[in-house]
Amino acid sequence: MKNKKTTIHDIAEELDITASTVSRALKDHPRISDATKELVVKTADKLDYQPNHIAAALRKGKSNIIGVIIPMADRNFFASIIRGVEEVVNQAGYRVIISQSNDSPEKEKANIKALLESQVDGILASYAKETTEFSHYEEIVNQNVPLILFDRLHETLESLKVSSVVINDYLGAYKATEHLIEQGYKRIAHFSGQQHISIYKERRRGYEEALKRHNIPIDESLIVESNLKLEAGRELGKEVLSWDKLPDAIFSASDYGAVGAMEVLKNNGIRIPEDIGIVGFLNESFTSFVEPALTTIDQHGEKMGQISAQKFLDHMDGEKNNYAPSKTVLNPELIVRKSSLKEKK
Amino acid sequence: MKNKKTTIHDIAEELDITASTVSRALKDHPRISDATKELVVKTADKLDYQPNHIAAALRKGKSNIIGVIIPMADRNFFASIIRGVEEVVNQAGYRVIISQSNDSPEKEKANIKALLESQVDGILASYAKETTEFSHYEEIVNQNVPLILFDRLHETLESLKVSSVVINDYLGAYKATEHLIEQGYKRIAHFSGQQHISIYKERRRGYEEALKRHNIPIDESLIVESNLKLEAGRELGKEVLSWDKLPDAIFSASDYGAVGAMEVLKNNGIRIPEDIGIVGFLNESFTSFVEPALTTIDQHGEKMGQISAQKFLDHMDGEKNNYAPSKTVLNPELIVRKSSLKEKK
DNA sequence: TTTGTATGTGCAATCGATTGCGCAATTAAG
DNA sequence: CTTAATTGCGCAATCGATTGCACATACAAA
Repeated sequence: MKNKKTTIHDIAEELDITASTVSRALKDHPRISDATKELVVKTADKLDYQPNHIAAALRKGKSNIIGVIIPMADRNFFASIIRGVEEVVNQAGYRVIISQSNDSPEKEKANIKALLESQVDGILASYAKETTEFSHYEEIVNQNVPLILFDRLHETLESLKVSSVVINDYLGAYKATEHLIEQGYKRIAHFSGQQHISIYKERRRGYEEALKRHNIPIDESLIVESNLKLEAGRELGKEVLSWDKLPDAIFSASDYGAVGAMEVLKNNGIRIPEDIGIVGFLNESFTSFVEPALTTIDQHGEKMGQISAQKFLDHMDGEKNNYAPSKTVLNPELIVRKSSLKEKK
Repeated sequence: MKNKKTTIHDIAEELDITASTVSRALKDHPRISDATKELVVKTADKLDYQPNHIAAALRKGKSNIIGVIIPMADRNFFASIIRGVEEVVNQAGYRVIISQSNDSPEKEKANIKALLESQVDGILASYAKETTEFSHYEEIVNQNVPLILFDRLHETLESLKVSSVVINDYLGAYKATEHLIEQGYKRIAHFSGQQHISIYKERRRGYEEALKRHNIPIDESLIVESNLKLEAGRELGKEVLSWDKLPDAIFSASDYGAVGAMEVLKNNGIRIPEDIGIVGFLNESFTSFVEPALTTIDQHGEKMGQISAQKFLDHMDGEKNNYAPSKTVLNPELIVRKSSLKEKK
């Protein structure tokens, strides 16, 4: 019922030439006459020829596929990254394979293995939170497969000398905190994340530095650590309420934590931003809808994806000559909304 | 500097046997002695052997890769679907290539072509809104590549006799509307989407049917059509305010439209749910955060992805014997939140 | 001992496209 | 009218793994 797929050999036979010539004609090789090219193209069309990328990939040792490893796809930020990556690499003829680690080191390891076996031409990755041992990443580098890291970075990974794209978490936190200070808040609490993850460490550093610069003493009791999920935010909200003296502002290292706390605080009669100002981090889509709209830090996910992809392409171009890994640090953007506007104009 | 990758031939040479035997040993072929198998595995390990899927794919005519086409990755619902698909097919040894159409028929066409050329073993797709001509989908079927449609369906596509997974939009809308009626709302407006897209047509039908069943006359002037984006919702909010007589409830076929309108209404002193009750559709993550939290319809994206993936696997299994395409209709779930709770307990 | 059935491997073709090298034929240069 | 350069195309190997078929040895049944 289904006739076999047509190959360059079928075209060759039809025209009484060889497959080599067909192959060259289709690729517009200069040593093939225009007449032949035209004939080949026409016949290919007639026979519904469809190139088999797998065969080409095998022969050329290049699959034109790249792998992207993210913790999870249904998180706005990572989804935006995928979008950005796709836009750029598709243009250059690459396809994208997505793998999710779910923040599990085992899945991450398995994913990398599978991608490598699939002969991907490169891997863009954001490592799983729980990963502490990075030999599977070394393996990528050892196999000479371009590796680009985005969003999350780790000392061990940095020593791999690969390109990376991250945002300046320190600066984002600094901007956020400074904004609160400028709005007249003084007793600013900080919802922080696990300190072994650099982004959270950096955000905390930015927070502390902003306080220092403005001569506000750092009060350790105002800094609390959690996984920063929505539920954790609610817990923290309750915790804050139990404090002897309430803070007059909160800078949360994640929007979820901020929104969770906001909910609890509001339910307990605390007015935002009058009583307590709140700033989040991530610019999740919902932050503009919550009441009051949440001031936050935008990470430019799509752009991060685009730049990561571009670095990969540069790597491929520079292969022959030389390619020096580079680290790009994006500047996050403070998005001011109602939740932190104490001063009324 | 980089030693060539090791192949089964290298292993064969090392052990003075042939590549055939190595290949079989690695696949645990029954005709290979345990002794040899052990030797092969050990040597493979020693030489850091890594199978080349591309070579296997070429020979076997099976890439173990499937393509997923979605309108856009940075939409919560589609991201969830990807997550669900991945979970299921990874288990079965497949990888997933994502392509986004951005709702453009041209990109969709190009994506399908590229996926086919990549020799994917199957394609799961949600077609682009603007697509009106479906020959590229027919092409998939003609090439005997399993095609599973999810979320969006179209008459022409249904005639292709492929499997599909959709939600019962009619029922979702019916539930939403009935819920409003039960809450005591009587003058219920409907924010509808483009009627040539079946999901919007179905939602409207559900809305109308619920009214009928409850003996509420359908008032065409209460039904407005838009693209249902956030901005459109704001516009509609304004439009509603200009009506002679305000509705006492709104059922929006999309959360964005609902939230946009809610914002405008609130800003104009309208109380929700006291003055106007609102129900959305999609259960976007932000709906639980907005003030008041939005009652909406959940579409079970992850489950939809899982089922689609399972259908694909079934298709592959049934290939030899027989495979009958099936259509699964998921029942959406009404998530009741504050925005529609007129009755106070 | 003879015939028969497992058991363990090797041979060689194959999947489809690519590419270095070689050889004619055509054209340009001297 | 040679010699040299250019143009156009075919030959055959190659990428790495898979697999139908053949073949030899071993062991069992008769």
